[in-house]
Amino acid sequence: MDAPATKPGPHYEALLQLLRTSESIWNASRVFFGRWDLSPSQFNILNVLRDSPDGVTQIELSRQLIMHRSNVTGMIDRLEQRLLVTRRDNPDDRRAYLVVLTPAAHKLLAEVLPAYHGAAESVFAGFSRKRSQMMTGELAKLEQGVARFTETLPR
Amino acid sequence: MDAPATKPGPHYEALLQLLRTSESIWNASRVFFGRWDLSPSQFNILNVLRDSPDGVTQIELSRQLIMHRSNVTGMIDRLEQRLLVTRRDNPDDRRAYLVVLTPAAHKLLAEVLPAYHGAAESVFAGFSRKRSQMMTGELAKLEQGVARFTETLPR
DNA sequence: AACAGTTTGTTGACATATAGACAATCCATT
DNA sequence: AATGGATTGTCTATATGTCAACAAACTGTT
Repeated sequence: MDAPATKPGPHYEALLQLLRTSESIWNASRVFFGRWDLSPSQFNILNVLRDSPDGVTQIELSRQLIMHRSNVTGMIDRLEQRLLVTRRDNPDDRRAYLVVLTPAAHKLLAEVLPAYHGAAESVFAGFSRKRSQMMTGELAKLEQGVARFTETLPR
Repeated sequence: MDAPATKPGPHYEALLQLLRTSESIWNASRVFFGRWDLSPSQFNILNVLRDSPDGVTQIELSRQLIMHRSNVTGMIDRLEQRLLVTRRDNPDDRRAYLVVLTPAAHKLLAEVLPAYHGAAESVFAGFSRKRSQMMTGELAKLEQGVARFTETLPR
């Protein structure tokens, strides 16, 4: 018997395809960043810090990277051990640090970033700039849809 | 002087937006599946097993869900403890198990799946069916681009 | 100033993920 | 049948992620 339960439909298909695609990107990026002994998550942190020479608090990092506070602690611990970031005291708030990149990290990023941008170009071979812009817009709209849906979720 | 390094460009933007969107979907799904005390990864496993009444080997699961063998071991361990799956001996290969859903899992999925499909519809509110289909196509093409790129990666 | 409520970072417990090493088993060729 | 190479699942070590609880520090109100 095995009843058909429900018909998925094209929206559902798109959702699954999106998750599949992003996972394959993530996996590819793990291999890619491995050349510099970086994980994708580590790169993301460095990439955010790069735009903020004055430093960023850990809670702000957790917001921008959509991860829990407690995860940032460990990530920064390991990056600090590798001398890629420094925890600087925050004169305005003695609870919080200001995390900044070390010169070594700047040097590393100067090497990694162009390669990353180049990789993005290569992956999008066959897509026009306009098509990519369209896609960005659709995905942003979808993200809003997700946020709206999340609101409706109990608690 | 903080050189501009490289220009990101619309392809790079689209890549980042894709990762952001999929992460927000994943996080929303964690809350969503939490209603049934399931993690998204656990649901994915049950969902694959649902289509295979004869059972699936763990290596096959790892291939379909794009995760390492060793991760499947623990996932199945916990699902087995919760009486949602069973490791059945494989008469054709004494190395491998055939993992099958328990009746309890079938019952659970009968409840979860329609809700999940409904959630997908809700998230895609404002997207026409055709637009979703277009998106699926674009994402699939992008996934191929990623696969092509992965080939070029050293080791 | 004192209080209550919030925020920040850390910790501990745990789930999820990879990689490498290992034993058991399978498979192909001889 | 025997051998050698590949495959399957497990184990250990480690990274990444969540959540709840906690101390320290901040905030606003009185």
